[in-house]
Order: sequence, then structure tokens, then C-alpha cells
Amino acid sequence: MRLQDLQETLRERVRSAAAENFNITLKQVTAEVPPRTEMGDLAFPVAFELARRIKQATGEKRPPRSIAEALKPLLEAVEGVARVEVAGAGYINVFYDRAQFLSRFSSLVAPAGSSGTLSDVDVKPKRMVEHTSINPNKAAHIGHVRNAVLGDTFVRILRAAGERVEVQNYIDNTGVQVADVVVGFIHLEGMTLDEIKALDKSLPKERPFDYYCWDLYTRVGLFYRNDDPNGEPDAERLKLRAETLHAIEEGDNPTAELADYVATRNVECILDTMERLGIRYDVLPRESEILHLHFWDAAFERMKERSVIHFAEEGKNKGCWVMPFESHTGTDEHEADKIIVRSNGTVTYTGKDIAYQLWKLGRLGLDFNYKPFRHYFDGQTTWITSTEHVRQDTTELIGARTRPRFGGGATVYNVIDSRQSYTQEVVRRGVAAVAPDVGEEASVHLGYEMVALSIAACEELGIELSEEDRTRPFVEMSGRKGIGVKADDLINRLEADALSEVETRHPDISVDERVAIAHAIAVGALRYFLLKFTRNSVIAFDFKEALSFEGETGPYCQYAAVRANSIFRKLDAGAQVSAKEMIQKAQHDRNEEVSKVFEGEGGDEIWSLVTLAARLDEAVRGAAEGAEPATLAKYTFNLARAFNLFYHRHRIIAEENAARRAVLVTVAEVTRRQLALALEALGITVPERM
RNA sequence: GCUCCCGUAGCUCAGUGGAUAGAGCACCUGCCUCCUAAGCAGGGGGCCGCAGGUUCAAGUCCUGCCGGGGGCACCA
Repeated sequence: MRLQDLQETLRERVRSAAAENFNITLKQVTAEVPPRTEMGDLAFPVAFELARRIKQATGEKRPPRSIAEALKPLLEAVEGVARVEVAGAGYINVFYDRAQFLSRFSSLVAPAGSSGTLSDVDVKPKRMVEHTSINPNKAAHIGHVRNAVLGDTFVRILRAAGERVEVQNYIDNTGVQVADVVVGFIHLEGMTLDEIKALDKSLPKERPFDYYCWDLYTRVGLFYRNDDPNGEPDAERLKLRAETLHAIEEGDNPTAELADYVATRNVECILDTMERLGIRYDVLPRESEILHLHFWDAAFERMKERSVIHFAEEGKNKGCWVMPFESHTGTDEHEADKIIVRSNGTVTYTGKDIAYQLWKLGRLGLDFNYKPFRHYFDGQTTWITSTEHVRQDTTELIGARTRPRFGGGATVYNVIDSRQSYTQEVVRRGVAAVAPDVGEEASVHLGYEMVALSIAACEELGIELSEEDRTRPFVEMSGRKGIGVKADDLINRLEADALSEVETRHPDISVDERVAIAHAIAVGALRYFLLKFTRNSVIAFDFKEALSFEGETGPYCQYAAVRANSIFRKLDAGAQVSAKEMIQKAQHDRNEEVSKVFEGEGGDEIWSLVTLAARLDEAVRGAAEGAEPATLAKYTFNLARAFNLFYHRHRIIAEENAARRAVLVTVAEVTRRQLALALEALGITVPERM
């Protein structure tokens, strides 16, 4: 029996009772968890609504309490319900049979995260999640990490909810940002491709290629502005960017070859960074293929056929293909229509994105070619798109690895920061206009607010702030100005802090093990820090908060799980087996001794941990439906908190009363299981010890 | 001008229309002979920005206003 099954049964009973007793059809039966365990396990405020509707229908004024009293015996008859109380002005509070519930709950093997059989997953509609999508021209910063952690966690949550998911990381390898770094290499450094390769090889491990590009990109930004950071861009110098960009888009020339090396190396560096955080991808679709495999041409034809866009004969956008956008009223300054094809015939990013999105949904009629990009040590492969026609058979083995069939999803989730919500809306509408049968619902913009820097963080980084900046709540990061916290720097710092802590706690263990534990803690801290904020909250990054291992943090949650595991390392096998037997039997034969453990104030406290642990499924489902990983993070923290309290109050192994020990052991067992599953869905691992 | 988001404890943030609004940090007081103190317990702290409205019930929904941030490029 799962918690939600019992809830559903009770809901149904309320619904049918309302129909039979009062002739009222309830569309939705609201159920809630009472504020305190003593008040019950599930509450129905339904009597208030029924009182109003009875009055509407018959004119009879019936107090909610009396309605609740009438429903009480019907709910009490439900299997698994111990008793029902009417409380307050008319709440119906249901109390479960605690011993029986624990017995059934603990016997479930894998309540959450069981993704069914492989064939079952195969036929399910595919959810496409695009995240990370960092311009491959510099190292990742914490803003990018928020994107990647949000996306990766959402993927894990969907999978825990039994969904089939494909993960994409879009590579804009032919864009302006790559062009800028290429301008830097060619015109500032005067380097050839071979010289760049030699430089790359010579760079120290702690300051790799993406770090070099980070600095170079900043220098290019200054170069465009004649070395004045606040100056206007120099039109002559910007011509270099335009020429370079054009050559890169064109392809098949030395500049494009150089750009390809730069972009590919940055992608590799970024994937290394993400691997440190446990983040991987199924496929890396590149913009160069969208161009060279003529994805845009196909999308363009469809958009013209469906009259989604039209050619502007006159006005401000004369000579462009535009998509009307009536929800934004135009002004002199801001045009209402969105330009898709420029007057020079080139396509905008939005246009390319519509083509890409159509491919994601299987509505373009074209596919990429693919080749393996990276094989991970554990056998996973990340694929990248390719222009060349590598053998395409989906069942074909390449290096003993089968290539999955990419694209053709039922729903697309784009993890992109909220600053691009306007563009995302254009894409969503464009796609829906071309493919009305999938509609706008198939495209979901999983938006989130940016990560900015707190004033304290800027000071720590030695960033000069103007008087005006200091009065603001935060300072926006800027890749162009080089203002930001690089992901690897932060992870290094977290690992170093965690390592020194592990060293003082466990001087006896091997260096390798200490490093591994420190790594797990660092990742736990960073991921949790980025997940505890809801998506539409701006994170003003602060070192003190991000580097904390205490309080509401990842390590706090990990620590609770480690403690739970340590109980079972030390508990002898016999005690574990006898506990299991005793609790299992209580499912059918009422055991007074076991039931007694759940009585009184102490019993409520133990029971509240059981019900909280049992709500993991609900938390996972809620996070998946609301596309809000923060709710699962909060749930996990609360479960860890409840377990720490439980752990502190009870001597589990030393407990002498057999029934009581059986309950405590079982509660610890179900909690550690649920906690581990919750952490796994957050991408946080549980070390052996901490 | 139009549009989206935010405003809740000193600070940073949670809070599906339901009961006495929560957590972490900071501050104060206790608790390591114990399954590890990255922990636990207790304490002070709140016109939920303001004003109306809807509802049996509003921090939550609607309208207006005030304050802060983002977006509205032939950039991505």
C-alpha cells in the first residue's frame, strides 16, 4: 500500500458520500496534511464547501460540523484507517493505522524512482530537456552552473517519476561569442591554428584552455572599445567580428577550422566541469549542422506555407521576413513584429531556434548525422551532431556502443534564463503555428532568474564598483567584462574546504578516500545551494552562503544519510532479520506491542517521520509537474532534519524492548532508503562516512 | 510606452485558497563516556509593501498604487 493509494481511496469515498448523502457532485476533493501529527494524517475541509452548496441547492442551513460528523463513519470504514475526528469548525481528520502502514510501506522494494522495465520506458512519450547550452568560447561560471544543475536535476526528477528523457546540450559553435574569441586569437595574438594547438598543450592543468579563452574574451571586449571598458564599440574593429562570423558560418575555410578547434576544445572543458558535478548529456546538437544540413531552409518553407511569417514590403523592417507578435504593442523604439530573416537574407537566432525546436518535436522532416563525442569510463556515450554522413543505422554498433534515436520528443523543456522569455515565446508560437497538432503546450520554457553577485562577493573578487553599483541589491555577471565566478574555481574551493574538514575528522583513512569524500561533499553543497532557491528568485551569489556545510545545505542532508547508513553497518544481521519479521507480521496480525510504540507523544514523533518519508513519491511528482526542483530540495532537507531529530532521541541499536527496536530499525531503514532516493534525484551522492 | 518577475523575521529565502505563517543564517542559553556535535534542544524576534475586492476561508486569487529587478536589437 502506498500513501497515495490510501489518499485516493479516501478521496473517492468523500466524493461518493457527497453524491449519495447530499446529492452534490464534487469536482475536486481537496485533501491536505494537517499542520501537526496529533491532528491526523489527512484532512478534508470538504464540509465547508458542502455546507455552502447544500444551502444553495435546498436553502437548508446545515453547520459544517454536522456534515463532517455524517461523513465520519464512512471514512472510518476504509481499510487502513484507525479513526476519524471532526475538528475545528468542521475539518475531517483521518488517522491511519500506524503499525499496519509501516508494515506495508517498509515491504515495498522501490517506491520511488522505479522506472519500470526497459520496454515499458521505450514506448513512453519522450521528454526532451535542453540545458547548459553555454557558448563554447570560455569557461563556465556559476550562472551557467545554475542552468546545468537545474536542468540535470529536472532530468533526474522526471526519470524518478518514471518518464523517458533525452538530454541535450546545444552548442552554438558558429555564433558571435565564438567569433569574438577567434578575433582575439587571430588579430590580438596573431596565432595560427597550429600555434593555438601548441599553446593549448602547454597550458597548466589548473588553468586550461577555457580559462585562457575567458581572459582573451575579456581582452577582445576591450579591444572593440579601444581599451576603454565604458567606451563605445569601434565600428572599424567590429568589422573584424562580422568578417570572422561570416567566415565561420560559411565553413570550409581556415578561419572556420580554427573556430571549430576553439569551440570544440571549450566544449570539452565545459563537459569536464559538468562531469565533476555529475552532469552528462545524451547528445550535443551544434548550430553548424543546423546551418549546413539546411534545417533552416526546411523550417523557412514550412513557415511560409503556413503564413507564419511574411515579407515586410515597407516600414522599419523593410526587406525582412517577420513574425507578427501582437501581445507586445509596438512603439517607435520597439517594433511589435519579430524579425526572423534579416534584409541581407541571413537568419536570426530565433529562426534557427524554431528549426531546432521543430526537430526536437520530430516535425522538421530532417535529421542530423551523429558521431560519438565522449565515452565515459562507465560506458555511457555522449554523441555530437556531424555534417558528414557517418553510417546512420540506428542499431549499428560504433565501438560496441549502440546509437539511440535522437529527437522526435513529445514535450520539449528548454532550460534558459528568464531574460530570454520573449524569444522563447516567439519560438513556442512559431513552432505551434507550423505544427498546430503539437501546439504550444509541447514547448515549455523552463525559465529561471539569473545568478548575480552580492556586493560582498564583488569585494572579495576585487571587482571595482561604482557608487551606483554599491546601492544596488546585486551586480550582474558579465562574460564580456570578465566579471563572474568560474565554476571550476568554486568547486576547487569547496573541495579544498571539505578536504581539510575530512582530514581533521578522519586522519586514519587513505588520501584517495578523503579526496573522494571531499568531492562528494563539495558537489552536494554546490548543487543544494543552487537548488534551494525557487526558479524565479534571483540568486545574489555570496561566498559565505555557498561555501557553508551547515544548516540548510547539501552536506547536512548527506550527513543524515551517512548516519542512517552507519546504523546498519553496526547493527547485527540477526537483529535486522527479527525486526523485519516482526514488522511484516503486523501487516495482518495486529501486534499490540508494535502498536503501542506509536502511542503517545513519543509515538507521534516516530510516526511523523514515517509519514514524511512516505511522501517522497508525492514530492517527486510535485517537482516534476511544477517543474520546480526546489520543492524536492526542501523536502529532502526536511526529511534529513526529521531523521536527525529521530536519531538524536533514540538509541536504536541499544534499544532493549524487541517491539520498540523493531519499529525504530524499520523506521530508520525506510528513511534512509527514501533519503538516498531523494538525494539521488538531486544529483547528490551519499559518501561512506563524513 | 508595453511586458514579465520579485516585495514574508535583522539578513537570505520557503510557503498546492484551508487550522496557531515556517526554515537557514546571525544573536543568546544548554547538550559530546553515546548508532560521528557537518548534530540536537530552548529563547527573542512578523501591519506577509500599501489600499480595495472575490470567498465559508486570502501571505496565496482579482484590481489599483508604491518600491526593486529583467525584457521589448536586422545580438545570442
